[in-house]
Amino acid sequence: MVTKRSSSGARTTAGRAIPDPAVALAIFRDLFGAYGPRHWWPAQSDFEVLVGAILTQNTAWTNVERAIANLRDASALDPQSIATMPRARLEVLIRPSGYFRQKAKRLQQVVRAIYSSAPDLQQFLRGDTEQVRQKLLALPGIGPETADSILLYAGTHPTFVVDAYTLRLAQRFPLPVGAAPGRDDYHRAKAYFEGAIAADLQLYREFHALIVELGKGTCRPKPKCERCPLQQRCAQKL
DNA sequence: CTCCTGCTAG
DNA sequence: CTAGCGGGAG
Repeated sequence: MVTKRSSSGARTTAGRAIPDPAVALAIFRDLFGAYGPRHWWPAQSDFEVLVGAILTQNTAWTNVERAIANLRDASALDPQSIATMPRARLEVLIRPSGYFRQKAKRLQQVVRAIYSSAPDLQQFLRGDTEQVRQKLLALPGIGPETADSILLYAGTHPTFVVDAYTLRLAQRFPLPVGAAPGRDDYHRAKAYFEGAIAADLQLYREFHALIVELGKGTCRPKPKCERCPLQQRCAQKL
């Protein structure tokens, strides 16, 4: 049996090459040990996950919370209200989440499309993961990350979510997902993690949440390596 | 000033 | 490929 050695594979002190997939698992263990279970996604319903997934695009979560609180306070955090309320009113309610004109329009389009083709969100999300993913990607304003977030947290599809934090982590480590930022980085990173870690709903949910925790406070654009739980393993080590 | 759990139109 | 979207926090 031949052991393949990757150029980016880490090594033990004995000099044996660690297969790249093992790195992903080690990252998970270290993050889980440091941060514990995150219990993501913070939402009270699958519909709230859907709304949050759209509102949080390139937006800090604290701002999304304000927008969702506004919707809840207005008793408008439901498909019927979102779909039928005047566009201008929705814009006012979700304004704190930014991009409010785009997001108000897309939110209504998405909710109308989903609930006109299915009786509820769970029905819409039922079926083969890849096929449901394509249905989501066909909706306006829903790209790869948003689609995967909805599949994983609103649905029960064990699909790996890649976000800006994941790509930053992958580049700093480095993981074999493509050196420079590029167009299909998303799919390469997704394929790497899904190949490294057997599909498991709770594990995938936790992993993404842990990466977000790392990315928000520690693995930032200007990294704070001194407080990073992965610093022994990472190539960055500033 | 930069950054935030992106996506789309041009 | 880039520009545009946008308010809130540090």
